[in-house]
Amino acid sequence: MAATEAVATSPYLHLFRRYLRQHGLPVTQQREVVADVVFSSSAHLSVEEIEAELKKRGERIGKATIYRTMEILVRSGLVEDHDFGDGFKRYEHLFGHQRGHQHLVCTHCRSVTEFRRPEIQRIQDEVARSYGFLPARHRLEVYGLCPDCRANGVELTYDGVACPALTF
Amino acid sequence: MAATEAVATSPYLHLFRRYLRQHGLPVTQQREVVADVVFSSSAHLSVEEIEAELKKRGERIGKATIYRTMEILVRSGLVEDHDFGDGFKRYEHLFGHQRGHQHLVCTHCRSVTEFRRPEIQRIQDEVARSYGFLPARHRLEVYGLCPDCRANGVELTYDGVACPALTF
DNA sequence: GGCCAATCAAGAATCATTATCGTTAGTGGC
DNA sequence: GCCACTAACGATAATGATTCTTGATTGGCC
Repeated sequence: MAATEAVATSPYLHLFRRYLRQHGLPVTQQREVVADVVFSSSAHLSVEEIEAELKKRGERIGKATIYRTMEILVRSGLVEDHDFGDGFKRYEHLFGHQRGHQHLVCTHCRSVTEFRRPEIQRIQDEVARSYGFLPARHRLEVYGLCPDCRANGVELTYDGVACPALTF
Repeated sequence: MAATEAVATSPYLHLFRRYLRQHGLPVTQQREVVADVVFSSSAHLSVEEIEAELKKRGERIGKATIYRTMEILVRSGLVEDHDFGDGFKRYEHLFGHQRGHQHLVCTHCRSVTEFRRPEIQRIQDEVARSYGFLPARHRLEVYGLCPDCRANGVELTYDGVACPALTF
């Protein structure tokens, strides 16, 4: 194994290492490599995509280890998981992203775009207060068609009941 | 089978029947009963809960049929599905609920409360326009502790990195 | 009332995710 | 820096939600 393998690529890895140490968890090579893959991408990665990237790097890491590492990363607060309705989770690290950003999801090509509207935080707090909730976090997703798909002539279809009488 | 079984309980069932007919889909007893269970509840039901309610009514309907019927109901626009992070979907009919309502989810007891903030719709439209998206729908969930759990002394815990230096 | 296509129930199959288990590798103490 | 201990690793089996397959059944239409 090439002595000091170039594993420490991401400048954020040390935060993860510190988290592991402070929680009495071993800092293993596998955890570092998986975290580095996630920290090095600005996409919303699925476990399958993480696995593919690891393979591309020549790493042979079991899928269970990827899942276990993602669990720790999410718990650490360095990474967030999302379910955009694909049937599996996607992960994104929170560096270089603003706290409290939200997502636009294209229902056709499944691309994800981020946006930020600071008033959402205020709305969360107001709503929570009026219901006696103690808010921890929120999640706003807007589904629709991205500019590319629109340009390609894709259209939104609605197949449901047309019921103008009911204003639900 | 008691001749004209009391299946037509829900006043909304006829909309579903019409949807089925207009789309050339047979109106089967199973579909009616499943739809009636969903229309008769104001909760956010899981497939398992629907199955239990059917059993309570003495109906013996296969789980696959429930899934297929829910798929049609969602496509019809009469029912919405949600993933509140339980690992399975929940369904709610849209009658008696305002269009565009959102959810408060208790992370401890998993209860769900609805709220409505009309400005979310406006935010969706503004954000979509500024990104060239064609918006179809959105989803806002606020996670936290409900009043009951708070009263019972449950507390929010954060186990992640404490990193005041980084303003992400 | 009867034909035909579509649905049904039951269970097998699938897909993402989690648990198991024997092996391997960090860690903390010396 | 070496050792023993504990926890993580990889491979694979298991799980749980959902979907597919099959032969039997039923709604829709004439």
